[in-house]
Amino acid sequence: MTQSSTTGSETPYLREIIAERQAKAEALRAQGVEPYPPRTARTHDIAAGRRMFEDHEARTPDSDGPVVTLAGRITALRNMGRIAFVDIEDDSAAIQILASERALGDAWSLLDAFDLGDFIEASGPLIRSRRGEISVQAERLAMLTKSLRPPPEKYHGLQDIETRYRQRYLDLIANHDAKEVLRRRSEVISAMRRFMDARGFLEVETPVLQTEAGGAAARPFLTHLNALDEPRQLRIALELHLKRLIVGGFDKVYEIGRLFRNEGIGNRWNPEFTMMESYEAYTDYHGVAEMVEQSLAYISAEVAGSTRVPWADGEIDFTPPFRRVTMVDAVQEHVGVDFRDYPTVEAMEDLLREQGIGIPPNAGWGKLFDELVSERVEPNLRQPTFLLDYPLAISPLAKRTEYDETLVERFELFVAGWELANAYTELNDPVDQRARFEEQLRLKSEGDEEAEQMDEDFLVALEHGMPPTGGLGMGMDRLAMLLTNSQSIRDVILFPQMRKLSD
RNA sequence: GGGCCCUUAGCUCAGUUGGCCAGAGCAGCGGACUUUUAAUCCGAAGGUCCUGGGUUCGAGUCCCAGAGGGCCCA
Repeated sequence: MTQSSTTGSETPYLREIIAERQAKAEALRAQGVEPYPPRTARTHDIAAGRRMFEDHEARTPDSDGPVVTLAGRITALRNMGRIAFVDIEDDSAAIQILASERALGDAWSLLDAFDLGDFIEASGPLIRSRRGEISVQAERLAMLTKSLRPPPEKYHGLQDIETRYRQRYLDLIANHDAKEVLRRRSEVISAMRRFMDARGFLEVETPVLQTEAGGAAARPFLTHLNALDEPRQLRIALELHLKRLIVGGFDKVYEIGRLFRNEGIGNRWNPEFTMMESYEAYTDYHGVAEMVEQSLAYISAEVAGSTRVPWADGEIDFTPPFRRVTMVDAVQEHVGVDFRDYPTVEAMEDLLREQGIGIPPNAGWGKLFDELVSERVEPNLRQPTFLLDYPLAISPLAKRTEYDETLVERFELFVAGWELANAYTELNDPVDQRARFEEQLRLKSEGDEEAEQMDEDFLVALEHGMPPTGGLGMGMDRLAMLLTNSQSIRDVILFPQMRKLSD
C-alpha cells in the first residue's frame, strides 16, 4: 500500500521530495484523515464565490459575506506562524484562503500537510483581508488530493518547450496564457459548429479507417483490421464519403474530423490535424466563398471579439468581403506570365529556372506549378484572399470552368501567406471523374506517391447522380493559430506528436 | 533530408582564456513570525553539468559521435 510511486528514473533528490510528500499523506492517514477523499463539500466554484461576495459588499459593506466552501489547487502558501494565506485556483478563478490558528483550533495543524499543488477545500465566511483581498476566512480546512510531485516554479512558470508539449498538464497549470490559447482553440471549433448548424447543415461522422484513403494528395498511415484480416489506411480527407451523402440526398452536410497525413512535422504541420469539410447541394464555389467569409467573420467575432485580429506585427482583417483574384491574374501579377503558355513539364521547368526557383526531382507539371505559386504568389497573400480557378492538372475532383477547359472552379483561401481553406464546384460528371482518376493512376505509376487512388465505389455513387454541389475544406488548427496569434501549430494542439523518448 | 542553435538542482537561470569542493533565485527541509499576496528573516541540504568517446597535468567549458528539442531551408 505504501509502495513508492517513483519509477526509478528520478534523481535521489526528487525521490526525497516525493517521499516527503508521501510522508505527509501517511501522517494524515495516521490521524484518521483521508488524503484522497472521494467527494468535496464545495458549494460554489471560485468565480461564483467571488461574485457572491461582491454582490454582498455592494449591498452591505463592512460585514462578513456568506459562508461558502470553495475548493482548488494550492498555488501559493504564505505561513506566518499563527496565520497563513493559501492561494487556491480552479478553472474559474483564484482566491485566497485566510487560515488562522485562532479560527481553526486543532485543525490548524492540517496546514503542515499542505504543499503547492495539493487540492484542498476551505469553509467559512467570505471577507476582505486587511490588504483588500477577497478571502475565505477558514473555519474548516480539508485535503482533497495530496500531490506527490513539485509543481513548476511559480514566477517564471514552465519555460522548457519540450516539457510543455510532452507534459501539457504542467504547461496548463503553470502558464495561464497557454491555457487560454488552448481554450480558445476549443471555442473556435465550437463556434464553427454553431455556424454550420445555424446554416442548416447536418453534422455527420464518416469512417477514419478506409480501404483506400482518398480525396487529397497525401501519403496515408497504414494499419490492419484484424477482424477481417484486411489492411486499412487512416483517412487523409473527408471528401469522398461526404459526397456519397450528397448523392444520398442529404443536401447540406459537414464533418469536423481528424485527418492523418504521413508527412512532415513543422510549424504548420502536425501528422494528425483537424479539418472541417462541408458539402452543399445546389450551390457552387461562389456560394461556398460567401459562406467562408461569413463563417470567419462570425468565428473571429465570437472568440476574439472582433473581425480584426492581431497577427505578428500587424493584424488580419476578416471583415467580408475578402479580396478575390484568379490564379491566372495572380501569376501574371507576381511572375509576369500567363501560366497557360507553359503547358508542358519542360516549359514549366524552364520558367522555374528563369525565376531562380529550385526544381524538385522527377516532378510532374502539377508539382512544378505548385512550386511556382508557393514561391511567388502565396507569400504575398497576407490579408484573406480567395485565389480562384486552378489548373485542372492539380484538381482531380473539381469541375471545369466554362471559359477554359484546362481550369477548374476551385478556390483556396490564403491568410498570412498560408492556405486556410480549399473549395470546389464539385465534379459530378462520372465519366470525367473516371478519366481524372485514370490520369492520377498514370502519375502514380510514374512515381508520384501523393497521386489520388482510384475509388471505384465512389465512382458508382457518382454514376447514380450527384446534384451540382459546392464543397469546402477548412484547416481548423491553422484557423486556431490565426485567432490566437500563435506562430506554431503545436501551441494550438493539446498533445502534438513528439519523438518517443528512449531510455 | 541540409544548416544553425539549445540541453547545468524539482523549476527558472548564471558559470570568465580550460584551473580549488559547479553557483543563485524559487520550491523543498529545520527554525522565527497573527494580514500576507513573487511575504520576510536565520540555518542546513540538494548535481548522471543530456549520453558515450577523445585532447589535456586538469573539461560544465575544447574536439568527435550520438540522443532529445527549437529555428531556418528543401
